[in-house]
Amino acid sequence: MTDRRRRATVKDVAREAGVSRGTVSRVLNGQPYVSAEARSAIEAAIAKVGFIPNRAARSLVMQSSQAVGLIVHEPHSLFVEDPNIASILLGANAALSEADYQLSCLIADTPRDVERLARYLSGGLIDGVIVVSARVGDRITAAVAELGLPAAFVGHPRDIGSAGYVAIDNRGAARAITGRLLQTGRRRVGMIAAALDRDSGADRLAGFVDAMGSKLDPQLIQSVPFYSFSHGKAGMQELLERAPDLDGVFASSDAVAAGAMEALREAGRSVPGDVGIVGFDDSSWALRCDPPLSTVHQPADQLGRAAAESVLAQLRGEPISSPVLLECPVVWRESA
Amino acid sequence: MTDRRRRATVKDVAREAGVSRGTVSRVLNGQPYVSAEARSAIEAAIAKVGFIPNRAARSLVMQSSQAVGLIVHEPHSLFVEDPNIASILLGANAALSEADYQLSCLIADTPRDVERLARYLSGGLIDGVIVVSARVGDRITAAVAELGLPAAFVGHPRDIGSAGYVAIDNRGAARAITGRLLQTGRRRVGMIAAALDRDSGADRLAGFVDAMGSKLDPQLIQSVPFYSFSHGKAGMQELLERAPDLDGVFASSDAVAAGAMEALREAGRSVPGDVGIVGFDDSSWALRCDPPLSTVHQPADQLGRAAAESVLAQLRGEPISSPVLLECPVVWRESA
DNA sequence: ATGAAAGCGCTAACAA
DNA sequence: TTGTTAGCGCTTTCAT
Repeated sequence: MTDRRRRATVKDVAREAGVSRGTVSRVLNGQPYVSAEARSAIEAAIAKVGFIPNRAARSLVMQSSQAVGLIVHEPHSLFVEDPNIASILLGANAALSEADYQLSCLIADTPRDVERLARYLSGGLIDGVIVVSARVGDRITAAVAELGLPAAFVGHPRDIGSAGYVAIDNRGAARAITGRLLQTGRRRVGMIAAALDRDSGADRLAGFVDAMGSKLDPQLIQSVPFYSFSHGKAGMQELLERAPDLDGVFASSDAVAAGAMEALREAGRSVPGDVGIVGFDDSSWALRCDPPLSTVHQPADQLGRAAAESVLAQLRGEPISSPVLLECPVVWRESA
Repeated sequence: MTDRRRRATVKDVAREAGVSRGTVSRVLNGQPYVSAEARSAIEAAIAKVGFIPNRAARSLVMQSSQAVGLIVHEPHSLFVEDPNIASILLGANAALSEADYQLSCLIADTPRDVERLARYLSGGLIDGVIVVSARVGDRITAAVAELGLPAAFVGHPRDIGSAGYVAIDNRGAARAITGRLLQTGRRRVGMIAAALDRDSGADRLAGFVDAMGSKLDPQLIQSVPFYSFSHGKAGMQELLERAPDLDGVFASSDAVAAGAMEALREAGRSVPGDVGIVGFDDSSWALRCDPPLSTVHQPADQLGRAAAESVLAQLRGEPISSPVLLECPVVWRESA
């Protein structure tokens, strides 16, 4: 324990102001029935003794902490690379801040983290949670459900039960951008599908299939495990080998698209001359590609905001709102 | 308040196990002097009633919460773009996790956030803090100091008082990479210096000046406000206008370097043929540049880890350790 | 409008 | 080894 000098308590304030602790508490919480004199005496006393309310004590009695957790459950590397997470965080923070809630971002990196986190969540120091990128069978998801903690998920794994979630319309957006790619006159269009174990990955593939309709050639779908540059590159190489006549590609993320463009360049194909390529995310990769990437814009901060608002509503006792599906506009640039 | 069913307390466990609350508390905290029978009865009871300790209550009596905050006080956009922050976070989390502390990442985006945060920190729900990218005159810094919270800063603004800090050796690294650039035979070497109001920015400039020695031409130093692509581009354009004969550039971050390379390309200069360029950070920008950027690698996760260890040591009652300065190796690639 | 007192769930000092 | 008891700092009836 550090040798911090003892902090003033309501008791000190009460003594200093010559009133009871109950009255002090009343002014602290902005409750009515406090005389003007008492109020000003107390305010003066608070300033004088440097009183700062102890939140642990308040949480204990109120059974609430005015804090909401945002759990990021990503494999190490993705967290570092994924620019959407920071935007989600910022969006959630903005909404919570307006409601005077504190956002606490909690990260689950190792199994040990997950266990500690599960205990932490049950400890009453967090009133609700936003869960980013949960996966099926997630221990955190189970803990949240078991605790009955107000929660909102960003993305929608299948087993989150009745919890609220907000997501982007991955399928619709994939359909839209594939459709536009087709309209540029491409005849042999393939897809590098990543992360099929995640709802986002599976839905993007579904949207692609929707858009291709009867023109779909399953040979032109290459699946890779993660949304990454290197998997994109490898996926493209596979695809080129199988279908040298391919003239269009939908990459399931910008990073994947960037990798694919590298493979294309190495194979001597020009973009968008020989092959048109589109991505997904509108992340910083998109503008750094050469030529700049046509892609789907993700309103990541809106996702964070919507998730926070869902939690806030539950905290107010409102029923869990129906899922929010956010639109993602297609951003047309030069890669297709 | 949500209609969560009442949670079991130590009292319920005690009743179920036929012992007193004191004994329950002892097994909860792994203390000695508990009979084997009592222990197993209690463990069974805990499982049976589904007891989960209330951390607010525990924090209240222990005056500690086993949680450490990591405060990110960055302007909005930088947080999204800066890959180092995520690495710092992960490094800090790893160290804290080993000591069974919960990391809570708190973000300060608006003045309102800052105020709420200052209150939150004083509330006793956080035992110590790691502060990332504090700036001079920072309200958060003042609050931390005033509270006497165990703290460690990442970076070293001038006014953090006696608090511990960990930082990279910006000056030494800047000197080293400028030196290597000079060794490639460049004669007219300039610098795009960013964020001179931050210690990192100022120190990188100082290192450049060190390395240039008498060859320094102040005309070849262009200062820009932020570490960003667009400022890098603008800075390079300025520089080219003032010194068309320039053949080497030290950009104070990879993002700045990427912007500078774009300006160079537009001006028809080849890299590294006409001008050699080096950056700083070894962020994802570096590999995406064409050609890949020679730069300085920042051990961001180590920074996080060291900061966490400093806080942990203070929590154990050890005196504040002397500042930690981490070495940054130069990564030599193809841009110079 | 205010004070007294009970109690949130837990730990720790003291008895036994 | 264990039970009892007194708080931790705050809010909230219930009287007054």
